[in-house]
Amino acid sequence: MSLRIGDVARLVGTTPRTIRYYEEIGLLAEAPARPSGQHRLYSDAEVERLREVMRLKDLLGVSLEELKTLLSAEEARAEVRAQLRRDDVDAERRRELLGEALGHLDRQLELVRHRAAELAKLEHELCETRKRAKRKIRELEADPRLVASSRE
Amino acid sequence: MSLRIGDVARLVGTTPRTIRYYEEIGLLAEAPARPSGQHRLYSDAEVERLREVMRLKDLLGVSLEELKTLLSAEEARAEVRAQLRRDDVDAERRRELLGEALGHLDRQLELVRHRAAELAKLEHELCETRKRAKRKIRELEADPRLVASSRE
DNA sequence: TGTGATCTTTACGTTCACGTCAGATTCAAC
DNA sequence: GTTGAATCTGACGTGAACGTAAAGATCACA
Repeated sequence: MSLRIGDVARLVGTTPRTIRYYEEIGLLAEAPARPSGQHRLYSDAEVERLREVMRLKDLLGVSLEELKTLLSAEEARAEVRAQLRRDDVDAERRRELLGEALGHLDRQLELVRHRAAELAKLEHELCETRKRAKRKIRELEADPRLVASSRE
Repeated sequence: MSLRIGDVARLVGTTPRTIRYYEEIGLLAEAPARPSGQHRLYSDAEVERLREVMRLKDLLGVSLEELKTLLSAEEARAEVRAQLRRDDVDAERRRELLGEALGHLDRQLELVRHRAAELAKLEHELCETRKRAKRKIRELEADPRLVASSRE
């Protein structure tokens, strides 16, 4: 149920130092009740959060600072969930929070879609280049003397 | 026809320092005939090469060192083109060069495809989350008292 | 032939994202 | 309650990818 920092690091493929660093810069929340000196303990949810952080860092190629603001979408949604469990918040406030979360989501989506499109373009180009290379090899194997006839 | 380093930097959206740095680490070829002290001059092809470098760096998220080895595919192909223009190279050597280039291309393609797939997955997840958020907002606007009935 | 803008090399500085070390502390297990 | 492994805090170190400053040289143009 509760893992220590070394186990978490092994689980997600990183180091304790990195986890502490992420906490230091506010990318991971620090447990509010932990007295200085005591060992950190992590729930499964926190491990998942870390996995998500590392995944986004890798896929989006943004700085940890940008990533922090991007991930505020999740904080907003967490707050929404928390507020939905209480009855004393008005609908106006709820709409506000949801709208905010939606905005963050849209920013993430835009970033992801743009990169996905660029990558698709690159993949296409690479495939074309590859095709040409393969064709040339086939020509070579069919008849070495025909090589000069196909210009790139 | 020939641009200076400042113009090139403006064209591709970087700085002269970065261009010199890329040359320094061997990511961009240095003109062999330039005496020390004379200004660097760039052809359109070299500008394109720089654009490609920056594009791959951004999209693949690899270090400049990895990028250098990845880009050796282009060098290999350049060498093939050069050798194809001469007649004194045997078919064996040509096949060798083409095969090498093909290997590099395959490595690039694998990298690109993997990242593209990951990004697609992420995009899908974000879309789902977004849908849920929108639905909840619609519910709120239809009837604020129904809010608690839809759990995330 | 000047002259100002741009470029040259050299070298040290900076930011990010951690690595590494030290010395003390905590924890799990015996 | 002791011991050994893991963790804690704090601090300094490091590599990658450039930024920046200095002092002089080169280039485009009048």
